[in-house]
Amino acid sequence: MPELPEVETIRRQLESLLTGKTIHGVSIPDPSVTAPLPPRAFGRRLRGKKIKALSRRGKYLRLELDGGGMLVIHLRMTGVLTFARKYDKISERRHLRLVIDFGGGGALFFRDQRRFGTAAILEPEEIKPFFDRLGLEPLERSFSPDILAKLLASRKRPLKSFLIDQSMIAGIGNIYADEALFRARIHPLRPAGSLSTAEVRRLNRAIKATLAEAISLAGSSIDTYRDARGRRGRFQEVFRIHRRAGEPCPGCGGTVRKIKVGGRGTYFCPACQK
DNA sequence: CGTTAGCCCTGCTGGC
DNA sequence: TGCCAGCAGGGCTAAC
Repeated sequence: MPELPEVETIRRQLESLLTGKTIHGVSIPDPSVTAPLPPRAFGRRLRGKKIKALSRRGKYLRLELDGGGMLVIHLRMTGVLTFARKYDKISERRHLRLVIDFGGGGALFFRDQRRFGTAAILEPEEIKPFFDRLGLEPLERSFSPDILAKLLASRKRPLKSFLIDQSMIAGIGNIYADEALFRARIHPLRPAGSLSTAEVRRLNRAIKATLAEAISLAGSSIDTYRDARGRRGRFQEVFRIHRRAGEPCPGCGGTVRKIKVGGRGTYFCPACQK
């Protein structure tokens, strides 16, 4: 499931490939990806636009266009975004939803098995309101223990639910919430507002360290995730806790447990996480 | 306002 | 071996 580390990996890989290129053509095999905008209108608004820069906000990949608009892509559960220089090198048409063609400069292919992924075009005035709904960027310096403490204060919901709420912190999903909580040695069911100052500091550091390590390993490929070159990530090879139910905890040797929190499968060590 | 349940969707898994 | 209900979950909306 593409979360912040996966989207950031793709952003870094695509940056040099797409920046400065002009969109030549748009093909939309599955109109649900651009809905509610009809495919024709979507293509018309993109053709001729130049990619000025690639940025990321939470789990959104943002292609900044000349003229001030923006193409915003969200991969949701099973979205895969790859770049190929030669159109015909892509023989895999399975689950293909959207192709953005840069003429002789290659093409961007958006595939999505479960069809939750989206691509939207934002006008300049729509950009700020759209992203203002999102919470803090966890890898920015401004994401400090103090800021996190203020955000957690007086909230009663389970920490796990808090961490995956995109309006609080943007970019953390199910995998990295579990891994960060294990690293911080805090139980996923603890009420968000119940953490001590020391625990908030640990959680802050754990979030940053977990995300940074995952980016350094090109993200996690459990099932469908691939980077922009079509390669698997490697962070799943060093999962400490996620998807390890029944296995020994890497910290104490006890047994990793799985519970449901807010409808999400949640993995933790009852001995290490208090 | 804070929080949660249900929905979207398709492919895989597990039980019989 | 074959079948199919159930599960997976990010983000949105409705509802409490």
